[in-house]
Amino acid sequence: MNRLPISPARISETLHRLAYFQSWPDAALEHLAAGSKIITLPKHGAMAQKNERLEFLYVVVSGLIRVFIPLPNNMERVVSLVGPGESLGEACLVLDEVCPYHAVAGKDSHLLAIDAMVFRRELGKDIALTRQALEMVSRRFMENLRDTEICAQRSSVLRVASYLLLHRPTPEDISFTFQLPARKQDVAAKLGLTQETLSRVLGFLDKQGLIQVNAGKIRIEDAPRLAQITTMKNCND
Amino acid sequence: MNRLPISPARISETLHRLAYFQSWPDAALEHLAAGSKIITLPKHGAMAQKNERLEFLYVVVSGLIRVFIPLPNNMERVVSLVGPGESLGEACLVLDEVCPYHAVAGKDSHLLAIDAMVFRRELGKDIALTRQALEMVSRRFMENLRDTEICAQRSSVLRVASYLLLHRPTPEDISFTFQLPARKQDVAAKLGLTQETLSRVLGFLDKQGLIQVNAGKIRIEDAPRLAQITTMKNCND
DNA sequence: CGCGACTTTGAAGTAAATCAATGGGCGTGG
DNA sequence: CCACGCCCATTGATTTACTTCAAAGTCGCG
Repeated sequence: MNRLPISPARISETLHRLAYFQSWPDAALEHLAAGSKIITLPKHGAMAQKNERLEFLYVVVSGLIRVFIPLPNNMERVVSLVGPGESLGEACLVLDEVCPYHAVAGKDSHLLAIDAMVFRRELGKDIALTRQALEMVSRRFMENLRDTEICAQRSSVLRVASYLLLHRPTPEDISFTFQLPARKQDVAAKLGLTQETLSRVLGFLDKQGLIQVNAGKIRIEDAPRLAQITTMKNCND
Repeated sequence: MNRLPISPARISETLHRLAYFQSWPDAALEHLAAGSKIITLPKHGAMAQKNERLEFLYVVVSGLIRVFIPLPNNMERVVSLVGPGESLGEACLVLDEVCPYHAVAGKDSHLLAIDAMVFRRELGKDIALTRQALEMVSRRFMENLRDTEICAQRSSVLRVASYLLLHRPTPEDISFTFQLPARKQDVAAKLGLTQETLSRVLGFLDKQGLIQVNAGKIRIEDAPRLAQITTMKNCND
């Protein structure tokens, strides 16, 4: 974990820029800045270890953090892929429990690390901040539930289709494009699949004319029809 | 949904008795009581529907609520089994999103239902309550993550072993007993398995002398050795 | 241009789902 | 008190979808 000697002014500036802190009073931001630092993480650099106590609340400034649970046969189950502006660790810090997952950089990343003590102190002082934390954790909880729903699908086609449809901007869009947030490998791990299976399913859906795959860019051609598949079994050949 | 005409005094009494409300100020409890009712739910009675807006925060007084996500081929993925003293719906109400799961009574149950509006209003007035809600949602989030970890295990034996070990009172106990919180069917659904598979795995672990199964009561004989299995592959025969 | 990281494709093996039938426990009612 | 029916759990035989292992193919980048 590389702690660069970044100027305090830079930290304060970053704090003010991030959407995460928009609703925080200036006084709180000053306190935060005092107990914060900017961390530079190279690709594959570790941010947090499972079962270790978290020292900081993290906000991703740039890059991508892969949050995952290690499995036997050294595979991993990706829990979330955290991008710029998103945060990490609230629930852990609030309960003062050990970290339930590993977190490593998926690409070169910059993180704002806010001292746990300072975070907790500011939280106790302002109901709006507690409220915001409550909303963040709630949101993460709901996302988790959606992921659970996806992974509970029995067939790989169903899982991928559900995942793709999760990114539909509005229920009215019949087609749309979106960018995979990480390597296919990691997306697969998020869906509880192997990369091979994901590749095959994507290929299958492509052949059906339901989607078009260009590297990490996927165009869903016919969302309603894709949603149909969600309710079918046996979608092979 | 059966709303019995229970006396307001009974409601107030219940509110004061539940651990959930111990840290709430009396004034807040009075407001809550005014906006609350006690709901009696027969076995299999529906408490909440997926994708419908939640009108209440629920606290289970007695009985058991099965929270689950419906799957194609009318199976279900149990998300949690909510018993007396536990609550349901905070995250949903905080974000004002539609309910992400179905909830039905696993046995005849009594619930305290607190009006969503009243709950939200009281939350805004008192930082301690917001803080408590934050802790509850955080706790649920962490539990979810543990469930995710269990379901991510590739083999059924690993999943069941992980689940059993989750109930170890302390890491020092080499053996302990615990009661399944629901029908094996529902426990299986919580582990992402069929009842048949759970039955087979339990039988297998029993034959290995690692556990003893008597209906819903399970005695783990040798937790460390069971934990060993967690790190192995291929545990059949 | 060539190397490394990532992805795709193929062939084979396996664990869990599925289907089907039996067995046990418990409450209800005769 | 026994008998019936219901619900839940178990057990067995079969199927199938996913993983696994292996190898070739892309892509981007120095």
